[in-house]
Amino acid sequence: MPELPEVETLRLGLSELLPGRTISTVDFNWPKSFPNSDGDVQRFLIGASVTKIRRRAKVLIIELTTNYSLVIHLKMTGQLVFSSSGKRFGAGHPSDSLVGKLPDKSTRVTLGFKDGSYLFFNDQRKFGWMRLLPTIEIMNLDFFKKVGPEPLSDDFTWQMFRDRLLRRPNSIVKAAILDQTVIAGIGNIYADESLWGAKIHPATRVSQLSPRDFKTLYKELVFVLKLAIEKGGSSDRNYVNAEGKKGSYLSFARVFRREGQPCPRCGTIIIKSRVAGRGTHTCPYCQRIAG
DNA sequence: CACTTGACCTGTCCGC
DNA sequence: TGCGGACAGGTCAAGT
Repeated sequence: MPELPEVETLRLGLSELLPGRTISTVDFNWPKSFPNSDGDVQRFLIGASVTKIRRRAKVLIIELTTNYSLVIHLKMTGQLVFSSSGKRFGAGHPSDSLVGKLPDKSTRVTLGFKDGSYLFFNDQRKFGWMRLLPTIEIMNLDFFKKVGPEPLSDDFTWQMFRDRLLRRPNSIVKAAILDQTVIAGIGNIYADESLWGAKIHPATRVSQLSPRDFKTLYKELVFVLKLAIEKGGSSDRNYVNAEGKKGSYLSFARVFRREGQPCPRCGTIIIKSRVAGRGTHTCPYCQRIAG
């Protein structure tokens, strides 16, 4: 699921909801979702208050007053949903929200706060994880040492994008932009959407891209990521925001999940194939392999 | 080195 | 209806 725009939407939502709240209970409904969830972890969590929510790539970081942080990766089906009114308080919540229906059978971790509110970590497929680390150690994790630049940061330029891609000249471009060490936060949806926008076939070798291709793909990536954040992300199946509601990017999507429909640019029927081991959506007319 | 496959899991959808 | 297989937003490790 969650790619950069979904995790960023969650960060924005949780930033309005969590800071200042103090953890009072912790339930590990599925211990494997919280590696090393032993008694010590609970002791380190209870009594800690949330100070700030950060994001790096697709990882969310909830900073606590104790100089520890919760580090969370939602992988394919993870959800973080806040409820101000406790558990399963169905009445009074909008029907399009998960709040009020939680916890449920895919709830893996439940954090309770002193004021009676809760944060539920749900994850149908159990690939996601949450763990507690000293805040100063987070950036020493292998993942953070290797991860590439944030595509929406001010100092990320098209030349930087080109140079990082060119480190893998023999890779196909879709695999290269999905590689988190090349650039942070891109996943299958926004890879397909930006490649369509740049009129580049996903299986094109990086070495075959023109200077103009790099520049256009860079612009399209930044464009779709910003648009997706405005739309509250994409809810293909499971994704919901901190209030348990779906994002609306997919109603604006040009190719993703639109196989069999006309290309918005030329009218050719969008096809779905497999590229870089992933389901891939393209316009066979607009996106032809160069070289 | 780069690519593919399999693993980690549950659930849904499609064809027979 | 039931059953088997393919597939789903992500990352790892291992094999070719």
